[in-house]
Amino acid sequence: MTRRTVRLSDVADAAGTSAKTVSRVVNGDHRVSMETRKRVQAEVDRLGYRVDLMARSLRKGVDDTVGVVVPTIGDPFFATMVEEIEGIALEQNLEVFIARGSRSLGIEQRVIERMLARRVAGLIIAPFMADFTFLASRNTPVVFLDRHASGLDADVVLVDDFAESKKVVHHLASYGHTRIALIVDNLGVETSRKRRDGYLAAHRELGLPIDESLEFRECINAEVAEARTWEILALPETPTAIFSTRSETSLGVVRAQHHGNRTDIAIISFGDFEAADILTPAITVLDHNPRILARIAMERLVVLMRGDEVCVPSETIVPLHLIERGSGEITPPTVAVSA
Amino acid sequence: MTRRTVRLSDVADAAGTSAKTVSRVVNGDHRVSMETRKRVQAEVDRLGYRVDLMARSLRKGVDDTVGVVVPTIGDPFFATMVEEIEGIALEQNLEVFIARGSRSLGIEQRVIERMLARRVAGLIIAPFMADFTFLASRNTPVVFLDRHASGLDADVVLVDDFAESKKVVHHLASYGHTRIALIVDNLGVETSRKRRDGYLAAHRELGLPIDESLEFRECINAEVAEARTWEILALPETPTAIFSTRSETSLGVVRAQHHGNRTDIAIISFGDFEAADILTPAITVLDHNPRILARIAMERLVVLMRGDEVCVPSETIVPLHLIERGSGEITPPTVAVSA
DNA sequence: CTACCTAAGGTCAACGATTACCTACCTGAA
DNA sequence: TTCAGGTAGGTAATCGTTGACCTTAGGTAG
Repeated sequence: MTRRTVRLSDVADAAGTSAKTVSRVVNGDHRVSMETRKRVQAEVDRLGYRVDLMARSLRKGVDDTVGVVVPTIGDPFFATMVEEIEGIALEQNLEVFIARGSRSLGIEQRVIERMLARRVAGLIIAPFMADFTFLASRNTPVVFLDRHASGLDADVVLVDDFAESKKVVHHLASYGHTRIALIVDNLGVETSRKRRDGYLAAHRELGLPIDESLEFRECINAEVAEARTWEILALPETPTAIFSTRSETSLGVVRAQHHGNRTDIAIISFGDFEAADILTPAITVLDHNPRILARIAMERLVVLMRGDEVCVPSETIVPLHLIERGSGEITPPTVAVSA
Repeated sequence: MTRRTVRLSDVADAAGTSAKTVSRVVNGDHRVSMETRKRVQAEVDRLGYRVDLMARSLRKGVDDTVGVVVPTIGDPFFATMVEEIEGIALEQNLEVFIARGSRSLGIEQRVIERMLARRVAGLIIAPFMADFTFLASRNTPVVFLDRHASGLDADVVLVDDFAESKKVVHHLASYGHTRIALIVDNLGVETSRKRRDGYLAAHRELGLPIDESLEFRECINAEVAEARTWEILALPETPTAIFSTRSETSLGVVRAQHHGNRTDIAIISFGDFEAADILTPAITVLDHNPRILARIAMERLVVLMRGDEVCVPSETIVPLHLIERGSGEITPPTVAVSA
């Protein structure tokens, strides 16, 4: 059973030719006559030969793999992203390495170093917190997804967190809201920081008072967001709307709203989530679609990996649409719609 | 910038020793004096040497990687599974390959063959439809997750789909339901088949009539399930309960129920999903937890990969709990609760 | 003083495929 | 007739690391 691996030279012996010729047949090189090709192919099939990709990659200096690093894999947003990347990778005959970057400090660098040690052909990184200076000396193509990365000037595909967040606040304000709570993750994360900046900027543009007690930071997951929302509901003067800056946290907010019977408070989520359209009221969201981002990033990476064109790092911004489903169009009590 | 890779021999030259000694230092072999070790380590750090994992794996014959094949990556159930696997893999210093198995016919075999060509140290497979006979001649450790696999006698970690499904129908029946619709995927998938078998068996045990028109097959995703549910709602004699055999399809069912204002129909989902607890009514689910399954599977795989014990393939069955949230405890109209 | 052992380190080949570079042979044009 | 050029195929070196095996110096027991 445990028969030794079939090597190129085994096939060559069987076919009465050289290893190089077999290699040519296997790789579709044209310098082989029809006759020889057939004979070799027959032996390949008979012996069940498969290239040893380790050997090939060692010789070639790169491995036909892409490394994907995301903050969390379980999060539907990133899971969908990974699925899309894997699909495109398969078409390109690339294997996909996956790693999570948000476990602990320094973990991103560690998992990326390991991928580099494997000579991945390219990297797609949805950065968490690391500084990527260490990548600068390497010449592995990198595309950043969803967020800018510090320390490395590379391609990046993302959305305009600042402008999109402003849009959300303007939307809520147009329905008469002036007290809007903010649910946001750690501000060390670029996306979180920019979304908060957008929230603040919109307030200034609209001349709305900024109440710092309505800003809830460190909402790192649905549980924390839920707990913060309970605090919000217990406030003497409840805000009339909530802006949740991530779909994961939105789930926590909505959970508290439902369990606390406070679905009268408006909510808009940065990022769609499953069931958002069937809740009562249905949730208004900014449609932050991971597939589109992933597709653009992979297409870019494939170009970089081919390396035939000299590329200047580019930044692609994907515009988002606000899907109005109801929860973002609730008017505050005793206030008429102003616009 | 693009400086050539630092090799073992480069470090050796710099430290005035042999490549083998450097290798010993890097790998923590004891046959090196403290003095030499320090000198070598200093050069390793100075030159920024990293092992070339391709070369090492070629030499060793196996690569420190596990291949993970799941039907879909984006599905939160499998995404969470992958996240758990990746976490354990990192602890064990293993890299994770990810691939989707449900794209098209034969794709599972293809992606697995590719992983084998990379000499993965082990495989975790949540099988879709393939026959795995082709794996029998290899001696790569394999653990199947969530479903049995045909053609290969290997370890498997799963739930008792048959018994758990019976439990669901018994639960609904105890609330007086006699017309229970079934939302099920393609019956070629083992889990789907068994869940349906459990549904039928429970009917027989309870002496309930089996109405084939209430069985909706080929519900491969939320969209199809939603469409089928609209059909259900349009039926002259509507069923009073729905058993959705996958969390993904449950979302579709619930969507139709909500949009069609028919949340009076009971529903139980095989598998929990986000927001299931905040819908109105909240959804009763069988808590099919992917992390537990993944953890057991990985622990098993690690043992197999170490290979120190001769192992007989084992089957681990994880019991599930029914989380009663309301939607499964609705009584049918004009029927009193019987138990 | 011999025989044997251990520690520290080195040599060489091999893992399997590919690249760079040859060798024949044949064709056709000058 | 000769030489350029293409076709079919082979040879040897190499990618970077490690396993099997060897060497040397010194220590220790008998």
